[in-house]
Amino acid sequence: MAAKKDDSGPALPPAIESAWGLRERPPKGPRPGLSVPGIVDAAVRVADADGLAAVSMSRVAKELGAATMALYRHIGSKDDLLLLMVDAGYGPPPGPAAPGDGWRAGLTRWARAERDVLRHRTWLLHVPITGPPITPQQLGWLEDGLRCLDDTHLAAGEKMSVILLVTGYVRNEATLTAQIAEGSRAAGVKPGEMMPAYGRTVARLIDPARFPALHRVLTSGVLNQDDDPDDEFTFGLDRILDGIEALVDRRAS
Amino acid sequence: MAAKKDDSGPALPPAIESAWGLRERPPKGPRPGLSVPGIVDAAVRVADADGLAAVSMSRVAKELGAATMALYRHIGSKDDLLLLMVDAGYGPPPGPAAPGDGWRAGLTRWARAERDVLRHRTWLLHVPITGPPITPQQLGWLEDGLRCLDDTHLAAGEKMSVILLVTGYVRNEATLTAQIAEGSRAAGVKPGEMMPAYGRTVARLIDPARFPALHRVLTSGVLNQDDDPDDEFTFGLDRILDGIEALVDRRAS
DNA sequence: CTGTAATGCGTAGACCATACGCAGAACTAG
DNA sequence: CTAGTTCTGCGTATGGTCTACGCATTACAG
Repeated sequence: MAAKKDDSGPALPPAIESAWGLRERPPKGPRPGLSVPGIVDAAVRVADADGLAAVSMSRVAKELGAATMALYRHIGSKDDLLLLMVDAGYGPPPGPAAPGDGWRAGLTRWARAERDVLRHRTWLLHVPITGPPITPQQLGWLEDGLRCLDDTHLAAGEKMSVILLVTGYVRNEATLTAQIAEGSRAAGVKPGEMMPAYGRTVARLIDPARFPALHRVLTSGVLNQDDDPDDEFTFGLDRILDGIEALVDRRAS
Repeated sequence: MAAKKDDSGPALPPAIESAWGLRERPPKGPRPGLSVPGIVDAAVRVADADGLAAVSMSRVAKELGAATMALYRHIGSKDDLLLLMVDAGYGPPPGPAAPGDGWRAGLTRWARAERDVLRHRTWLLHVPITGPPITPQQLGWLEDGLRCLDDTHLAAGEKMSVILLVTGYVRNEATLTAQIAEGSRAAGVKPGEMMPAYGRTVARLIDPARFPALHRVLTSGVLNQDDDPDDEFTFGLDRILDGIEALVDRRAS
């Protein structure tokens, strides 16, 4: 009701406010033994160790030596906790590229940085995204990506679309490779044996007359050779950057 | 144990077998009142009506006038049901493109077809994907995509990567637009007012000195004009296809 | 010292998936 | 026609989830 230091417009969710450090604790009552960053850290620790499915309110509370319901004094809901976990899980953005590098080298570095994070924190891919980025680190990553395009003559909307395109690709690629790794672990197969086994299964299921193109790909044996996942990543990224480069060149005139 | 008509290799999951119609019912016992396709249809109906979160075993059973546990006679687990729901939800693939059309027109048509499906069945985006495509319709979509590249001189692995690239983009784009629509509905805002409100929120949070590139984009007002989501989709798709075209041309020599 | 406000936590409710076992139905063998 | 077999459908029960609500305790302000 009262006008504070910040004429807050349309009621920011409490979880976002705490992420930006905008919450002032009233100087009353007992000092809180738990803190929002502490809870988020504990949740991230659980996810790192046992995956996102292991992150329950009771498990996080146990990690902190607290009772389950104690957490709800600090965060509004589990969804809020997940939002903050994503922010903390991504960590700080990779920072701006060297001034001499062009936009392409910069975006490549940026994309690889995100891929590296997602490779070590595959649970980030399993968090259901509920909206556009709004937490500090997320916007920091966005900022660093946009900066790579500073020297181009793309329109503002085009820059945004390009960043969305690249980050979408990175997430997608990371999801696929994580699935392969997870599937091979679940099936007890060596990682290199996963795709060949998949190819054999599909080959047994499909009728070559009804799936001729797929059958050709399978018999070509591409799935049998286990190529470096890094090459796969680079291939797709280069295709996307080629497409962006065509646009950048057109706008350069 | 016994060698049947099909020397099945590494034990196909039962859910996959029923999707391919490989399950023969023993001619004993009472005729089943429930069937796997019937259960899947009911689950899809629930998801269409009330979203994926409403799909619980009891809700699906209620839809069929059956008891909850009756479902488990036909499907092994809820995950199996989800797998079959995805297959049914995608529906038949769009079919091969006209022979005269080039690969680019074909892939565009293919991508738009997937986007149309995902627009009407946003719950498909919320099903956690657990592995590479292995159900009939899914492989049908893959087949149709690969056929678009028949006339190119890409290597088999490259064709596969290209298809993965495009379908990944479509899913990503559909996820983002669905989030905006869902968010505006949840917040009670008009769909056209969603992105401007988001822009205002971010502008209030960030410090222009620390987020200069982001601040420039926000003040440019790109978020205020509500552009056709179709244009956004086409923009990204054209960038990707431009990148692929560069590769196709290089391989054509 | 007293009042007040915020914290931590216990209880309990409403869901969820699913393991297990039993009654009965439908078909086959004699 | 009868008996046996086998599969279906369902009821019960277990252990898990998130979270609404209320109570006792603590620590600061006056």
